[in-house]
Amino acid sequence: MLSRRSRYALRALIHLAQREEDGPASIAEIARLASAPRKFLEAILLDLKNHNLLVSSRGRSGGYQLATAAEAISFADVIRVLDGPLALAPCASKTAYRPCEACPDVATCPVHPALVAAREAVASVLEGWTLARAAREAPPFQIS
Amino acid sequence: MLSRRSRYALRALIHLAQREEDGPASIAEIARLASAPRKFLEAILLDLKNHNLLVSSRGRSGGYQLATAAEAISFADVIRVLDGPLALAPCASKTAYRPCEACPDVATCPVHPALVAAREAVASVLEGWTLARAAREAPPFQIS
DNA sequence: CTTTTAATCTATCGATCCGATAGGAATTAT
DNA sequence: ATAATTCCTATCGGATCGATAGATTAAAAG
Repeated sequence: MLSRRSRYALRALIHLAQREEDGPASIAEIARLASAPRKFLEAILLDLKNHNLLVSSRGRSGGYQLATAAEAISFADVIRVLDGPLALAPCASKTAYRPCEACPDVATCPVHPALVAAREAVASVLEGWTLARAAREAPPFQIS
Repeated sequence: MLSRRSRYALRALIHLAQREEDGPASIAEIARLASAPRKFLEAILLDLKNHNLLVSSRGRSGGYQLATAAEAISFADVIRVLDGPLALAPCASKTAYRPCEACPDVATCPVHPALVAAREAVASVLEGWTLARAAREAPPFQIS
């Protein structure tokens, strides 16, 4: 399951993608649009900034913007920052491979091949799904 | 990420699949083969039994056996019992659909379509991956 | 240079889940 | 009866999660 952090983040970033080139948006504004708790989203956005998905400017008329084109940011990028690897186990992760704790031997583990296949399946979807696409396909204004 | 419960369970079930028709195997034996903590695995196997993936017999020479043919039990079945739905969000689950908490409207949620696609991708792998297949492809004896 | 608006940082909180263990009760073959 | 086994309940420490509070720093506007 995706954490609430990731879901808030995705909603927030999609809104930012929809208003690309309109200048920075404040946390308060983003929180309203993404229907996320202000203070909680604050921490999430900061995290995304520290992982170079967002850029910020401080002070009056400051706020957050996408760090790169919305075409270049995938759902996988976002989820990896907030929830870690997509894989079902460390031994099946491409971006954060580790042998599983308490696994006698990865090479002969009868579970491993299935986990690798599952990872590839989900990664092929989420790495190809960009913020731009989601922004394009979503109704431009969420009344909420 | 998969819980340790699920990983232990899969390993255990695969071992049971490899010795189908050899009569019940005791928890102690299964724990040894799956390199899982005895008492912990006990609870897991019980859970699998209560969800009709295993059958048990008590008393001397009792133990656990697969409830059905190993061909008929998929990784998805096991994971759903122990870790819940495969989907990344309740709103994307086929077996346990719920609208996400705090989601204003599923119908217009810009995240939802990606989650559905991801669920389908991972389900198509794990629902097709049976214990029998894993047992067949794995080395028959794990020396551990 | 003061005020206002914003991001940033740190700390904390309760709830829940996770991995694991302990101990006894029930059941069955010998 | 006894030994071997599943079954049941309770508990534990630790981690994670969602969320909030409050103080600090930066920048723009007046």
